[in-house]
Amino acid sequence: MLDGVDRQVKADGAAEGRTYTISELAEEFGLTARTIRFYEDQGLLSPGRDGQNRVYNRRDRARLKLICRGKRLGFSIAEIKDFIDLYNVDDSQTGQMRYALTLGRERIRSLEQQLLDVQQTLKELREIDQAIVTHLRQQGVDPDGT
Amino acid sequence: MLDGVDRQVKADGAAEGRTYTISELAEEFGLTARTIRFYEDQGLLSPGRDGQNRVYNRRDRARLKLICRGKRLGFSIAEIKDFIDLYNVDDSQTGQMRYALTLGRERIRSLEQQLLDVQQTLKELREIDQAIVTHLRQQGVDPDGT
DNA sequence: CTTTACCTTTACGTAAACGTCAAGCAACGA
DNA sequence: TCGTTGCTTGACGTTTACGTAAAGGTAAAG
Repeated sequence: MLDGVDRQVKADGAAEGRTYTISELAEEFGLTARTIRFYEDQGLLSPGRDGQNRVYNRRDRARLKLICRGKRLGFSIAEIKDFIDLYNVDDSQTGQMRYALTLGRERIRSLEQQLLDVQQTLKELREIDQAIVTHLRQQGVDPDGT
Repeated sequence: MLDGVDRQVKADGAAEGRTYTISELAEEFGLTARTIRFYEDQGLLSPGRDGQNRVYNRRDRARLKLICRGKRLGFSIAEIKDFIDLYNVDDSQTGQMRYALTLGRERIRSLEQQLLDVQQTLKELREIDQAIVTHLRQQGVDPDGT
């Protein structure tokens, strides 16, 4: 799991690399602390604790990154939860793996549709953009100026 | 606007091709009539009327199709409204056209990001799928059987 | 010791996007 | 004429995804 030399080992000897506070992650990902706690409530995160304070490690941070991407893709929190679980299938449980397989394939199909939608929409928007630029030029207006 | 011979011209002589009832469109796009009326409330549609009943033509239907695609892409109704307006820039209003230009370009940037997200996620999901398939095969299980 | 800066939990508020009645008009078949 | 079917307009309910206080713990700085 660990890649190369692991610096910044904390005094507790956990050897998990550097850690993050909730506001550091909030800042980094453009969220509020409230939002991150909410994701935890919903079972998307389970950071460690230092006393009563939450402590996030690299894995937590990677999860949060996945969550943000899921959000950008328009998935609900429940869907993102399922999604994250796909990354966490441990060996030795073939039953759950087969479930993950069908779930993942549904997700793949839906994303393939979304890919088509995005490409189609981008194509249309670029055509519109070109048409407007051309039209404005014909009017003697500089499309990109003030 | 009209492509080729236009059959099914209605008795009112509008020559707009065939029309649709609200429930026909609801059926076709997998929505409820309530939802379609809601979109109208929000200014996304403005169908004609036959007495008190709504009558949708081909343009209305095309708009609804755009709305559905926007929804699949995770856009809010307000965003979809702006988006549809991009398709409706009539000539002769350069001011609004320049606004449409910047708006459209923002939309393009956001969709380009989304394209990357989708591609990245698809890649990861396919890798996971392959890993699970391989693993199940090693266990002597047929991944696609029952 | 107090202020400042974060962190915490608990809990109520809210905007978006509809769902779900309720009550009623209009046309059509029996 | 009655009943059914489909459409209509309200109006209130619901879920999701947080926002926004309220009230308090803790640790370093002044």
